[in-house]
Amino acid sequence: MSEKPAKIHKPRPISGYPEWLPEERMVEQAWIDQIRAVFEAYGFGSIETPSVEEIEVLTAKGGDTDKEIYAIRRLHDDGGASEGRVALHYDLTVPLARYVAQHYGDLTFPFKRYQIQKAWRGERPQEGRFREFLQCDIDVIDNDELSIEFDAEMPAIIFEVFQRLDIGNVTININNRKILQGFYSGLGIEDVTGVIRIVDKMDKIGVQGVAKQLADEAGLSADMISRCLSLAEIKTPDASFADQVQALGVENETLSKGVEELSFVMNSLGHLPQGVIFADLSIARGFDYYTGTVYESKLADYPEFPSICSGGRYDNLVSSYMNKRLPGVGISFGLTRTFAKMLKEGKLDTNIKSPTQVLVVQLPDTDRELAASTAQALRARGFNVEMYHEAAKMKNQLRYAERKAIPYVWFPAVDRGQSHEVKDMASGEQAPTALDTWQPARI
RNA sequence: GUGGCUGUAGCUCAGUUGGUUAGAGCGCCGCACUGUGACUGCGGAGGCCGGGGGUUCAAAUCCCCUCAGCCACCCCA
Repeated sequence: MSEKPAKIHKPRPISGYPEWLPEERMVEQAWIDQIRAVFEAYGFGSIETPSVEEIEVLTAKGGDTDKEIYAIRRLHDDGGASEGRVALHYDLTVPLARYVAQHYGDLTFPFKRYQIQKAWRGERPQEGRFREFLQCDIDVIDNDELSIEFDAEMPAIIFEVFQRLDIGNVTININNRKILQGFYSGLGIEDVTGVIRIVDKMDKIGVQGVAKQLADEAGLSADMISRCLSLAEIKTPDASFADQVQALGVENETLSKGVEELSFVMNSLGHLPQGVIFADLSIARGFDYYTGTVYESKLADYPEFPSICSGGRYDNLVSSYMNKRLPGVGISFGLTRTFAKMLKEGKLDTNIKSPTQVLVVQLPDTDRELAASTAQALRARGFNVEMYHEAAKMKNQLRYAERKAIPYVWFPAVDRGQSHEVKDMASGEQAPTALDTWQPARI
């Protein structure tokens, strides 16, 4: 009777493009709600930019991110000028820069915005690395000068997010690119970014490995290496790093400026709990366009796991799109990366399989209107309610509720004068109740 | 993009020195049970053995290619 389809295309997971079960997605949405609430509590407003940008916009900053950008074209490319003109955005900072340049006249500065959207990168996926992932960004942009206050506010906001998400202990490490820039310049090192890249691997390949690469790849002298490592090993929970930098005896104007800025940030964060915030002069993560403060956050329980939240200050990002100086500072929480890790480690409660709080059953030999009107009355009281879709065996209706972890099952009153009954699925207890007064113990 | 490892039911995996019609557990559907779930019993559906080619009387098994996934590098949320 039923013919077999000619060909079955077996679905396979596409590496790097995660998707969640309903019970997992419910937790993810709760995360998004929490994050949004924190961002708005600090006065950040939401914007959403298109998934695509012009390729020229995405690559205006240069760098070698080009090869990880996904270009968009139609399957049947007609070769017209409009084809291949746009690509999926790689992060949310570049779209923000373009957005500010485009809407400059309509924005009030300092412009504070948050953006919770997907980003796409053509990397080889592995644990903690996806090709499509959700980022939660906050940035502040101002005209000409941007107050250092904002550099200090970012970690405080992010810490609040971490607390609300209940993802275990987290450390937020802070550095300032000016310290690295100034220190290395003061030592007479020319390839500053090259050295930064190597030193940044400290936690991965260790002191020995960094020393070796500095000698082999950057061609530094033993004395230079020793001083670079001394700087990189500085890590303090407060502003005391400054004295340690001083003791290394390198004089440089940029270095002094960096120390001053980082000191301000550290002193401003003194109210946060011990063991969360560190001035860590080895970290330099993130994009090349960072010019001052840089942030990196790690899950304390999983030191091997990559940074879950990083960002920094950039002095001239918008300059690629308009002839103005608009410095900014921002930070980006990698929601997908963090969420996937928590899921894998079994740290998330994914028992609830649907938003339904009450299942109204259909009793045999009764009008379905009875169940429908009962469900509607409960919805009017604000509960999430579904009516079972047929007058099936009670066993099946209850089993459905059990499998979806619906906490309550409602038995409508069949006749006038008879009472409604509600069953608590966890305890198995069933008791008479009334439509307009019922109060669940849980929910 | 470079290198290494792995592909058998929806999932986790067996499958002998190549040898009839490829198995198990879990999950799914049905029944025992036409007003009450989790346990139990019985029954059922579900496989181009990732794909293509080669060797052989014979391939899930051996060889080649390819695709996909995982891990490391690179880079980064």
